[in-house]
Parts: sequence; structure tokens; C-alpha cells
Amino acid sequence: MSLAGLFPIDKWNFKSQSILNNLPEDEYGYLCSNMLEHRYNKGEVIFREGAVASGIFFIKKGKVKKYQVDRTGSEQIIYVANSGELIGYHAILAEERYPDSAATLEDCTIAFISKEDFLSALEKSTVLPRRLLKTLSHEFAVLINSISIVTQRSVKERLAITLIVLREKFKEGITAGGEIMINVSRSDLANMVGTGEENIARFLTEFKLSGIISTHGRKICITDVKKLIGISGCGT
Amino acid sequence: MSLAGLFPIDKWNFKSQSILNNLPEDEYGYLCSNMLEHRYNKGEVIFREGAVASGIFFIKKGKVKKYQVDRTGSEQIIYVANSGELIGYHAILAEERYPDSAATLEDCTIAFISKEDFLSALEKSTVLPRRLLKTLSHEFAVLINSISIVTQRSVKERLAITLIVLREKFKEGITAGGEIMINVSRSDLANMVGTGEENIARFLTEFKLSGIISTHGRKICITDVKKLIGISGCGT
DNA sequence: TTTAAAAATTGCAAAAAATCACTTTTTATC
DNA sequence: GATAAAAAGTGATTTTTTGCAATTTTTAAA
Repeated sequence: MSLAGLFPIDKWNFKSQSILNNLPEDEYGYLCSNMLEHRYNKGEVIFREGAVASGIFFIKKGKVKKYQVDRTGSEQIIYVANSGELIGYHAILAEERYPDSAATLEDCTIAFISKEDFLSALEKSTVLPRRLLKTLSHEFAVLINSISIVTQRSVKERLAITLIVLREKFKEGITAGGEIMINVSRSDLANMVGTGEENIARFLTEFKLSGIISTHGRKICITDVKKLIGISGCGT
Repeated sequence: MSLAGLFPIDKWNFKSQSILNNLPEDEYGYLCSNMLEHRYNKGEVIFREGAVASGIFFIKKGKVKKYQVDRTGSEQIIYVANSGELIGYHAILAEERYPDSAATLEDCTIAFISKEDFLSALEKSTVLPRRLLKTLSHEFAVLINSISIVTQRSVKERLAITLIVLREKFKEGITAGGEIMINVSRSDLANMVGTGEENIARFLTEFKLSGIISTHGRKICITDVKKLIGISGCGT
């Protein structure tokens, strides 16, 4: 079941932004030779909001949540980055500290590129600046969309949207016809939607009774995407 | 009364981003010679969300709101751009349609630069790409902050934050010691905070009774910034 | 200055969301 | 498989926010 034509895909960062993909051979090689690969366990923090930015991270395997922590200690998850994506570069380019924190949602393999190597690659490259400008501008549009959603839509609608987006993130690597399982904790889900765990549980129960989703332990499977799009209020 | 040290200024686009300021002489000249200046009355739409992006706009005089319109027709104002700022370039760089609409908040003078001229300047320039990357990355951090605020803070806190930010936007051109008057309609204010006009009126009355603001017709003057920072919950 | 239209304010009722306390289910470990 | 700990789910209550209707104030035009 494809979302094309049913849901405004462009407004969401569904697909990994391929900043490093198909770079000229030598530029890609230069970056690769300066990468420091590291394995992270589920739940490990990659960098923290407010820390001096030491470099950027390339997610080779796994999913990463980007979030901010508020006064009360609760998280607001802004984005879920998938394998193939680059994170942490905003801080380097803005010459500021990391604006958000990043932590793994599952076991990950992540490569580190130091600030110096990244900036040096940027300077040498013929395509990297233009590609970063494009990606950043697209991310800007996605964030604007998120702000509108969060102010103008109910918790139920936001949960529906979040599930639709997450389904795409968890699609990767599934064989055709296989069930897509969304595997995030209720707490993370609540922090993506911007509400409490209790509300999430309540609405998930409602969705389950309406035959829109099924749960298998903690995992969620969307069985009726069209109905969920209807609830989301984003249908096109 | 300065906010430095009292309020996390870095997280908000307080100052006009000076993308075009202090460009190398020839590059600035090239852009200027290709600018088409136009006067807009208060309330005029500059471009609409979803329109094919024809170029970028340089605000020479006045303030501009950037917003999205939802299903019900209500606006969500994402950002208030001040004179000196450039708008509309995200769409060009992302190679997409305008992600939001722009309309003037007061009488404005705005110069248009066509897509072709902007991209051509970008290609020729030595500093423009790097400067745009910096600005975009900073804007990204600001938007992330906005999302956290909007999900984790009450309407009252958000109104307080909005007033503090607007005060800085309206500071420009005020002689030292002069009163800073925030001059936006209750409707626009509601659309910035993400609530209804009625709530705005209610909390403004409360602020007035607490001696935090005074109103002069439609205009708002903040008389006790420190108290307002306290209410905002953003105090540092 | 007068006056009509638009904008802002206020009170009240309804709806949505958050919070707390408690139960049940799931997960991870032995 | 048993078991303890963690996570998820449920119900009741309170708080926040919304939405409507009516009134007052402000603005802009004659």
C-alpha cells in the first residue's frame, strides 16, 4: 500500500536524505577515509543539546531520535533519522552548539566525521554545498509543516500522522508483502506526538477497536492505512 | 532593558539575518542591479504556499508574516521577518514550491530577485553559499525550538514568549528610552501563539492587571519584561 | 465630529487534554 | 518456564483550552 496521492508525502521527510550518496568518487573517498565507525546500543546518547559541536554523524545502520529536553525533563522528539542519513551538521554549519540531542532507537552503527574534516570536504567539494543547501531548505519546509500540525491538530490526529510517518520509516528492509511493524516505546511515541503516554494508550486502543491497527506486544501494525489517513485529516 | 542573560536569545531569530549585508562589492552590485522594487500596502500577500517559486524577496522596509493556512482557513504564523531580511529562498534552494505564504504586517518596500538571477549570483559568489548554509542552519535551530515550545508550553507561556520576541522585532528604529510599541492585531497575535483571539484577550487582560503590559488602543507596551520572562518559563 | 464597520473583550458552557492512582501486560533475566 | 522489573493500559478527576454569543471599544471613512 503506497501513500502516493493519498498523503502529502513531500511535507514529511519520509526518505533518507542522501547527502553523501553519489558524491564524486574522490570526495566520497576523502570523507570515508576520515570516518570513525562506532557501534551504539539501543538507547545510547550520540550527542546532547547544548554541547560544543565536535563533528557530524553518518547513520550506517539503525534509527536515531532527535529531541529536546524541557525543564521538567520530558523529551520532545522532533525527528526520527534513518540509516543513510547525516545528523549533527546544522550545528557545524551554523557555528553554534548542537540545537538538539540525538539517541539511538535501536542498535546502530554510526560513523563520526570531525568538524575539521567535514568543513574541509565542504570547501573542496563542488556538489556538497549545493546539496546541503537543498537538504536544509527541504528540512525547513518539513519543520514548518510540523509546527502547523502541532498547533492546529488534535492529539488523535497527530497520533495518526505520526503512525503514518513511522510506518514509512520502518518500511525499509521489509520484503514485499511483509508486515510493517512499528517498534517504538509508548513513551517515545508520546514524545513524538507531544502528549502523555496515557493519551497514546487510549487512542491506540480506540484505533485497535476500529480495526485500524493491530498490536503484537509493543509493536504496532497498521492494517488500514486509508482509515488512518482519514483520521489524520491530511488526506489529499 | 536588554534581554541578554535573561532570555535564551540564540534560540530565537531576534535579529535580521544579514545574508546580503557586507557581500563583496561586485556580488552585491550584481544582485542590486537585478532587483525589482515594489511597495506593498499593509496586509498584501507577497507569495502563497504551494505556488511555483519565481524568486526571492528582500525586505527593504517593514515587517512581513510567514504563515500556513489550514483546512479551516485559519492561519498559523511561523515567523515575523523584519527589514533587512530575505524571504522565499528556501523554495528556490529546495527546488520545491513555496512551503508557506508571506504577507505584509505593515506598509512595506520589498525588492524582488528572480530565481535565475539568485541562482546565478549563488553560483558566482564565493561567500553566498557558505552564508546561506549558516543562516539556514540557524533557522533550523530556531524552528526546533519553536516546536518544543508549542508542544510543551501552555497558551499563557507561549503568549509571554511571543510578546518578548515581538518586542525585539519592534525595537528597531526606536530612539533610546522611547517606548517600544508592539503593533499587531489580536488575530495575528493569536495565530502566532497558536490559539484563538479570545484566549489572547483574556491573558492580555490578566497581564495588564498584573502591571506587566499596558495597552494603547491596539498597541501593546511591555512595562515589566522581567515578570514576563518569568511567566514565559524561559528565564535563564 | 459623527457614524458605521471592524476589532477586541467578556462571560459562560462544552470539549479536549493532562494528571493521578491503580491494574494488567510485556519484557528481560535467571 | 518462573519471576521481578519495566512498560503499557484503564478509570476517575481536574485543569486547560476552545467555542459561542453578546457587548464594548477602536478604527477608519464620511
